[in-house]
Amino acid sequence: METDRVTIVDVAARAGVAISSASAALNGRPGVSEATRARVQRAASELGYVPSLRGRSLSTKRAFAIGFVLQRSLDVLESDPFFASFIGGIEQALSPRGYALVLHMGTNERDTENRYRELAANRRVDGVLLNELRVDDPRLPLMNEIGMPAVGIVPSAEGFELPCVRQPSAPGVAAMVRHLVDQGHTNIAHVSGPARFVHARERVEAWRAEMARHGLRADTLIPGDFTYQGGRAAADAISQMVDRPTAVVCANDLAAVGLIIRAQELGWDVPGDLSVGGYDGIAMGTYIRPTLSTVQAAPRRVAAAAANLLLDVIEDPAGSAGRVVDLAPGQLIVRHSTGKCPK
Amino acid sequence: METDRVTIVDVAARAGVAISSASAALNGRPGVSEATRARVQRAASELGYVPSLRGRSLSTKRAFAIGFVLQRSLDVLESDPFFASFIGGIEQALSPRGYALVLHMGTNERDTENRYRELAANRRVDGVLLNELRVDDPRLPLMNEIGMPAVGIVPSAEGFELPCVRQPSAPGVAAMVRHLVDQGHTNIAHVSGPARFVHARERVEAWRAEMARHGLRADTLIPGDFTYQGGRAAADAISQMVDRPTAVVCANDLAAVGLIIRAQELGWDVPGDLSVGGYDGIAMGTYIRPTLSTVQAAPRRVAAAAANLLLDVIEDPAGSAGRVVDLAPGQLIVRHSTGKCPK
DNA sequence: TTGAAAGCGATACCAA
DNA sequence: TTGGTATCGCTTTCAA
Repeated sequence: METDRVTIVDVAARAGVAISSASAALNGRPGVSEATRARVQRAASELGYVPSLRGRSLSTKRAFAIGFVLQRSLDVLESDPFFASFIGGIEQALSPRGYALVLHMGTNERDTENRYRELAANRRVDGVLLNELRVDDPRLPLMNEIGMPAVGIVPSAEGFELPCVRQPSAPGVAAMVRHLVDQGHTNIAHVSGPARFVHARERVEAWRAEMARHGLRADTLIPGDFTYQGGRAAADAISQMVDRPTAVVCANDLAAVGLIIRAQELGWDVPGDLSVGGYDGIAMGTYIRPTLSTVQAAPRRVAAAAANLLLDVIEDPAGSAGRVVDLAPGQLIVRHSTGKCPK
Repeated sequence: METDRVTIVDVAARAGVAISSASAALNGRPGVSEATRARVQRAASELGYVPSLRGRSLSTKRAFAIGFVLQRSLDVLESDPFFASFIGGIEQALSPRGYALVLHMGTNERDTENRYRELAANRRVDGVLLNELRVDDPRLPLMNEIGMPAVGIVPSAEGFELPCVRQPSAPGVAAMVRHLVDQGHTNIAHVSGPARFVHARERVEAWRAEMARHGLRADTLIPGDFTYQGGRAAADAISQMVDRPTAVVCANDLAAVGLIIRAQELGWDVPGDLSVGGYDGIAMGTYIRPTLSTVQAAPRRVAAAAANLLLDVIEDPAGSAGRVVDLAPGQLIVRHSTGKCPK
C-alpha cells in the first residue's frame, strides 16, 4: 500500500556516491566538492527525494516537533476564542523552520500534567510551551526533572527559572483603572481569575496598585474564573452588594461579556449604571452591545515569539539558557462599555 | 544533557532474555511464556521503561500521529469558535489510543494544500482529517496519489470516495425554514457560504428545497463567506433591497451574529423587523441579544467520530475502505432572534 | 519458547 | 574529498 519511498540510498546510488556523501551534500555540510554536491542534489530532485523524518529523528534524537497542551474544561472549550489565534502564532513560527506542532488537550490540571509527562516520556517532541502558569506550577520541576526544553509564557519573569516570553498585563490593567478614574469612578471592583494562576494574581495586584496610586480603596475583589459564567456570577454578586461599585475591571474579556449580559438582564444600563472593562481584546468584544472596552493583548505575537524562542533553546540549549524575550504590553482600547460615573 | 534513556536492550538484559522476546512480551504478542512475560514486564517497570516512539516509528513505518490542517485567514482566526471544540473532539479519540495530533494551519487554500503535501511527503502522520471540503477538492486526488489514509467530514457522502463521517446539515436548515414559515414568514432569504464549499451548497439546496415544499419562492440568495463581516455585509445588502425579506437563514452562526449586529445598527428590530437564524450552535449565540436561534451541530462529536474512523482506517486499511459513519443531524434551537412575521 | 540478526532511513565518525 | 560502517531503538523474520 505504502509506495516504496525514495531513500537516501537511492539518491546516493543515482549520484554514484556514498550515502555519507549524499547526506553531507544534502544537508549543506562541508567536506563535499561542489561537483559532488550538485550531482547529489540533481539526483535527489530527479527522484523526488524527501528525507524521512523518522530516520532522521532516530539518528539525531530529535523529533522536529514541539508540544503544547491546552487546558480547558469541556464546557468552556466551545466559547474560548483564545485558542485559534494562539495556535496560529505558533504555526507562524514553526512552519518556516520545518517544525510541527503536536497539540494535546487536558480537561483538568492533573490531566494536563499527564499529557506533558507523556510528551516527555516518549520524546514525541523536542520541547514544550508552557502557558497559564500556576503558582508553584508542577510542570516546572517536571520539565527540569526530565530535561525537556521548555519556554514559559509569563506576565513577569520574576522567580521564573526557565527561558520565557514575557508580556506584562499590569500596564494594561493599570491603564484601564486610570481610564475609569478619569471618568470619575472611585468604587472600582475587580473580577479576578483563580488565584492559583500567576497572571490572575498579577492583574489583581495591578488593579490594587493603581487604585492605591489614586488614593482609592480596592476592597471589592470578586473572585472569578475567566469564564462567561463566572462573569454572570460576578454581576449577581454585585447586585447583592450594599455599596455597589460603579465600574468593574475584569481579568479577561469572556468574563466581562458575561458580566455585561447578566447586568443587562438585571436591568442595569452599561455603562450608564455600571462601566465594565475587559482584558484580551477578543473579537467578540466588538460584537456585543455596548462594545467592550478592553486591553488588546496579542496572543498571536506572543505565541510566535514563544515558539521561536523554544526553537532557539532546542537548537542551542547553552546559548539561550535563561533568555527572556520581552513583548510590548497590551494597549487600552476604549469602546462603549465604559463611561462616566453615574454618581 | 539528554538523560540516557532506558531502552528495550536494558529491559531485555535485566530480564535476562533476548530483545526480541522482550519486544514480544511487552507488546502482548504470542509466543512468549507467561513466566518470561512477567519477568520482562517487571524489569520494564523497575527500570521505568518507556518505548521510544522514534525507534518504533522507524521500524513500523508508522508515526502514531494524525494530521489536521485548519484553514483560516489570519483575520478570521481570532473570532472563530469552531476550532477549540473540534480539536477537543479529536483529542478525545486520539489520546486513549496512543496517537497524537499534529496540527498545521493554512491561511489560504494553496497554503493549506501545501501543508497537506508536506505532511504526506515526510510521513509525519499516518493519516489526515479533511474538513470543509470544496467541490472538486484537490486534496482528494492528492491523498489518493500519495496513498495517505484520509477521512472526510462531509454533509453527504454522495460521490465521495473516501471513508467519511457524515453529518447532514439539510435537516437542520429545513427545520429552521419550517420554523420561520410557521411564524408566518414567506420571504425568507439565505446568506450562504462560498459556493465552492460542499457544505455551503448543501445548505443552499436545503433552503431552496424547503421553501419549495411550502410553495414559496427562494429567490433571495445573498452570497456570504461564513464570517462576521460577511454577515454585516448581508445586512447592508438587505437594506438595499426593494422587496426586503422578513427573515434570513444564515449558513452559520458567525455570519448570523454579524447580520444581527449590523441590522441593529441600521435601526431594525430583531426579530421584530427581521428574523435571523444561524447554524452551528456556537456559545456566542447565547451571549448576544437577542439570543440566536440556530441549529446545534456537534463539532466535538463529529471530530471524535472522524478521528476514530481514521484510526480504524489506518490500523485496518482494507477492512474499513469505504466506510461511512453517520451522525445525527443538528437540532433546531429556537431562541430569540426569530419571531413572528411583522406584516 | 527463545535468541540471533536483518532491517527501517537517516547521521556521523573514521579511514582511505 | 570520499566511502565504509557503526549507530539510533525498535519490530520482525527465521533458526535453533
